[in-house]
Amino acid sequence: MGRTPHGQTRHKIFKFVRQRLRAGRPPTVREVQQAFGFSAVETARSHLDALVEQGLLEKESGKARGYRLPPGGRERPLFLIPLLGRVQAGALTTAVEEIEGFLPVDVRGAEEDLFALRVRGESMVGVGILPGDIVIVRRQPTAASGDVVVALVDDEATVKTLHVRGGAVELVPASPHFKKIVVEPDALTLLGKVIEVRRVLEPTA
Amino acid sequence: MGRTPHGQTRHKIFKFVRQRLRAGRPPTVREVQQAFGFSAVETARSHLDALVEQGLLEKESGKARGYRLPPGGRERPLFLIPLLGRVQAGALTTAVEEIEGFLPVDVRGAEEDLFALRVRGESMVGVGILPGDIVIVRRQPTAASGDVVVALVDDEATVKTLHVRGGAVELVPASPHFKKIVVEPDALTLLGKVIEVRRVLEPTA
DNA sequence: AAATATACCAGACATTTGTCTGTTTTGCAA
DNA sequence: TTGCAAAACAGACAAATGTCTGGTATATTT
Repeated sequence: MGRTPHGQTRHKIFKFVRQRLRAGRPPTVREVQQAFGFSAVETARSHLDALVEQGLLEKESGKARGYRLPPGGRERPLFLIPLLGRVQAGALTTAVEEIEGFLPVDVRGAEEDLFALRVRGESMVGVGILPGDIVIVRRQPTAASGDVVVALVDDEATVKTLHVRGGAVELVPASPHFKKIVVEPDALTLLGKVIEVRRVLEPTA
Repeated sequence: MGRTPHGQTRHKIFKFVRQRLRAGRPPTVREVQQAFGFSAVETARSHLDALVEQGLLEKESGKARGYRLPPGGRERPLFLIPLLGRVQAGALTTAVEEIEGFLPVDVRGAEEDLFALRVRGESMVGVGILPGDIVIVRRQPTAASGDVVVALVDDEATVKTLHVRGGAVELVPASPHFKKIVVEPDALTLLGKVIEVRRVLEPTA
């Protein structure tokens, strides 16, 4: 077969392998061979080897599908957590609620402890949490004073700042149009702590 | 060795394999064997087979590292976009700027067109964009009136709302303590449009 | 308690996969 | 034009990997 100018095929191979790696489907050397129509496995292998020499790929020698992208923030574990449409009273289980979709979130703690909700009111605009924002919540039964939390009030999930005052617990809004809610600690149903807020200004295509 | 109750090990194996698959590192049967301390490869293989029967995994028979997650929304393409620490005047290229890290973002348009910046001032608190927030920006040389944009002003990146008035362009703050900036359209260096805002209330562990 | 189903073990073997050696051909620089 | 480097070919072999058969032990159900 004809020869390509120096480096051209290699660059194409890099893009092919990168795409496969990002898709979570590491290729074998023979799959690279076939993808590019080479007669010899060794052609593919030597290109891959050169990419390793160039530092564009790393490899686990002798292991099947052993090439990978170098660590550099381009390959990292992620959680996909559910965006819940509606939270019912009672124990939170993702099997029960209505799942609108999933959000990619950096790994932290246990995936099953994370969920997301849409903010529905204006009670927290004072701290930059607007209606329509998405809050990412970690399930926990308690939280610290000052934490932004999601709690159940009248069977409705609400986002507020938690204040612990003496024997009582307050769910404090960040807007003058809303009143704080005082709850007995053992009557409080705390769904979790807000760990991230996201606002999408332009929907995904 | 002792036996676990029915389904318990299998569930753990599913979680292990899923985590590996999401990390783009499909395991071999022997890697599953080792991870769980089985003496026999067949133990791992039969659990994996059962997971396939249950529809929790799929597999390419006879292929190394052939197990994969079923298509179904739990596996989705994502972009990892750079969080830039500082933007210099001149053409934006990620090779030049200081990259602080990467953010996972749902696929939209071309990955190279997306970047993230930290908000540094309080000029946009009126619309819920606080200092320390991260804005995700799509590079574009123009934007519509009303869009939240990132522009270069005095060689400094700034987040403002774009207003187009007659022959002039205004960068409008959302706080009474800041003045709007009027720019000639051809003197405006628009870096892009803000498409998402994120606030991390609790850092990743 | 007995029967059944499931978890786990052991070993062997076929196939896939990586890798090496040796060679030819073509692009590029001197 | 010549020499060198890189692209590509060919073949063989070792090791990794998947898979199958046969078996024991424990959890669960009847």
